[in-house]
Amino acid sequence: MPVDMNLRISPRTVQQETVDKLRLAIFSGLFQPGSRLIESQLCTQLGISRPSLREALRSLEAERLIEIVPNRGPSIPALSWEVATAIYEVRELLEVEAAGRCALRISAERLRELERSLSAFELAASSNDSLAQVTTAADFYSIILANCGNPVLEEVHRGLVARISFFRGRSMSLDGRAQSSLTEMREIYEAIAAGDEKAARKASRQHVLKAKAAAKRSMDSAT
Amino acid sequence: MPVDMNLRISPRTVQQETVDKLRLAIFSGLFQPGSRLIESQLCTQLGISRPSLREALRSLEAERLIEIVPNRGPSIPALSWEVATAIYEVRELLEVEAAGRCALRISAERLRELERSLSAFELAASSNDSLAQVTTAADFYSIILANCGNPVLEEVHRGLVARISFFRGRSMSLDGRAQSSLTEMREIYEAIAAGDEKAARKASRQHVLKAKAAAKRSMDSAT
DNA sequence: GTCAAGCGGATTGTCAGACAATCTTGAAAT
DNA sequence: ATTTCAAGATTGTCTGACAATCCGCTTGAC
Repeated sequence: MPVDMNLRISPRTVQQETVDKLRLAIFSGLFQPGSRLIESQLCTQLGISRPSLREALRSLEAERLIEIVPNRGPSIPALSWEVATAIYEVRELLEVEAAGRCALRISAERLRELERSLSAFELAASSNDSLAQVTTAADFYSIILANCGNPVLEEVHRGLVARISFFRGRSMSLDGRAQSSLTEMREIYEAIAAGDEKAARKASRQHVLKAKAAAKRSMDSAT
Repeated sequence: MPVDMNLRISPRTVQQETVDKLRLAIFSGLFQPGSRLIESQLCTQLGISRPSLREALRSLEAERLIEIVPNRGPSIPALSWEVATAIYEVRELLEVEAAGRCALRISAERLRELERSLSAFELAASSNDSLAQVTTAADFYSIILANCGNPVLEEVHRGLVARISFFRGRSMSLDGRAQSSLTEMREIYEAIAAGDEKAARKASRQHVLKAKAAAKRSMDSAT
């Protein structure tokens, strides 16, 4: 009997790889908000055909990472502060709930994982690598969302966070934001570790509110 | 000066129409859960080309209305009760929040609209037209979500409700469900009309919980 | 000089056809 | 009954094409 029974890696299609590449490109801010994406350019850059690219673009459109206007084609939407506020509000709703549930149900093993990710963020926070800060912080939330016992909550949250990725790099590099973020996240961790639902909810709410405020500051200070 | 200035209807593309048609077909239960969708068949039935169809399918995949497995193609996902529960829980979170906000901020004009939609549901509830019941009830929620002041909340909610459309027809035709639904909705309406946030939240939560219970009953009674 | 009309290039929307890779099904063999 | 294998069906992807639409620029009228 083969060793890798049932572990078959589902073959990665061109479209999936393309979606991942483009998503990453968008996250890393490679495209300016408002700028148009030219299909033929992307095709040659990615080395794929137009139908494949267009399928990938439709996926990204449904995720709201790009906009496609008929006869104008795809572009990076400019995120207004109004919409960003709306996203932060829903994110608060979801993340607070997830933290509360997590406090009640996380396993010891996963809790250690959460602790490790907090340490990773601590390390990143003391450096000046804002990319590392963003990714380690994202890992921390991911673990909480993955252990709240509701996969839909997790999925919706991931979609929302993706849409405000634009801000996260900027606000993390604000003066002292990484350090205060660390304090807030540690509070969340402590509450979850203690199995204190109410405290976890409170700390989580506080964290999202401060993240929102930081995002606003970073937006105002930018042009 | 032309009369219709600025009212330009953005041209509907084949892909948009296809997405709408397929979405409607899925809502109306035309496809059995678990059944596969054959691209070539759909192309001839819809009278479109395969690239256009595949773009539409990618959009629906991102909405989680269909699944696309590499080398197996698109199919209607079988909604497990586990996932359905998760959806109802998040829906509760969102809908309660929306009802509460709506109570605080809805305009008099929109309130009358809400009242009219309640009347429409009342009429449908006394009939046996379960399709009319579902659509009028959906209108009622839509108005609440559209007036909660958070477009993202509305958007996410719509996506979730779409995924459980499968249940809504079934549970509405349960014995007495339409009537008790009417009572619950009337309570929500009264609370919003009175501007009572707390009551609106409570009534809304009650309503979602009962809808979930009804869905579970309808699922158990089915095979 | 300013503004409108119109022209041309660029880009998208959509289609047709093709072919290899993969899955599924059913028959054959043990 | 179970396994093996081959034929058919289906998907993943590409190439090439063409009409419709949009955008910028020139041109011409006032």
